[in-house]
Amino acid sequence: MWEAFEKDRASIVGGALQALAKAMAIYPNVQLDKLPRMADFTRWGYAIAEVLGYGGERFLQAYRKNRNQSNEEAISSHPVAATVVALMKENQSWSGSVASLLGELERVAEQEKINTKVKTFPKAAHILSRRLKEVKSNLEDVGITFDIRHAGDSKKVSIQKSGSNVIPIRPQSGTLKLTGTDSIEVKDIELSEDYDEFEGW
DNA sequence: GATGCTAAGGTCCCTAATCT
DNA sequence: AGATTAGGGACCTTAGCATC
Repeated sequence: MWEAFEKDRASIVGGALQALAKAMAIYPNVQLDKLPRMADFTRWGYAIAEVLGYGGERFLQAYRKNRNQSNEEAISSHPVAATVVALMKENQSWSGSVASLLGELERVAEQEKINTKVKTFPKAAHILSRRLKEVKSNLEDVGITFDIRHAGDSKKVSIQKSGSNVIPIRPQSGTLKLTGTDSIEVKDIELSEDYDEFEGW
């Protein structure tokens, strides 16, 4: 394999540099309406996809799809995020102290059969606020925003749901289907996607 | 089995806001 | 001004895991 690689190495590196040079030329003209996090990466990805002939729009679609998948997995595997999502299925907004939120999340977790015995489920309010900050951006991506601020003698959490794009809680096991390979058993996710050159970006 | 590393939780102390 | 309350940050401890 390395022999074949060494044989083609010059062409591979040359091609990559040519693509990069072309992408650098059009990069200043790449203007996107809405830039997600990693905005610079998105612009470069768009420019490179354009010069490689795939089309920037196709890159954007694939990148968006991949980000959504990653986000859903992150939320599903995080007990606090999953419970907040479950809580906001019932409510358009929620507010109260961090301690009362912890109690509410324990109630919802029990209702939704989410395991609160795992180590990552907070047992104290200040641990909960840490956990919330960890998943703030993931929750924002599914339309849930929150704000923690001083109000009276306690910290008040205000959670808002925008739109109706709150994702469902995923099952605890499933099957990952890969094109061209046998299906493999995985934990926590179920994916079945058409092949796409940008998959995994 | 011993050792080292890493991540998470618990404890202590500090801060901010409110009450008396 | 001091006491009280709730939450955050820093530090320490502990459990789980990998490596030898």
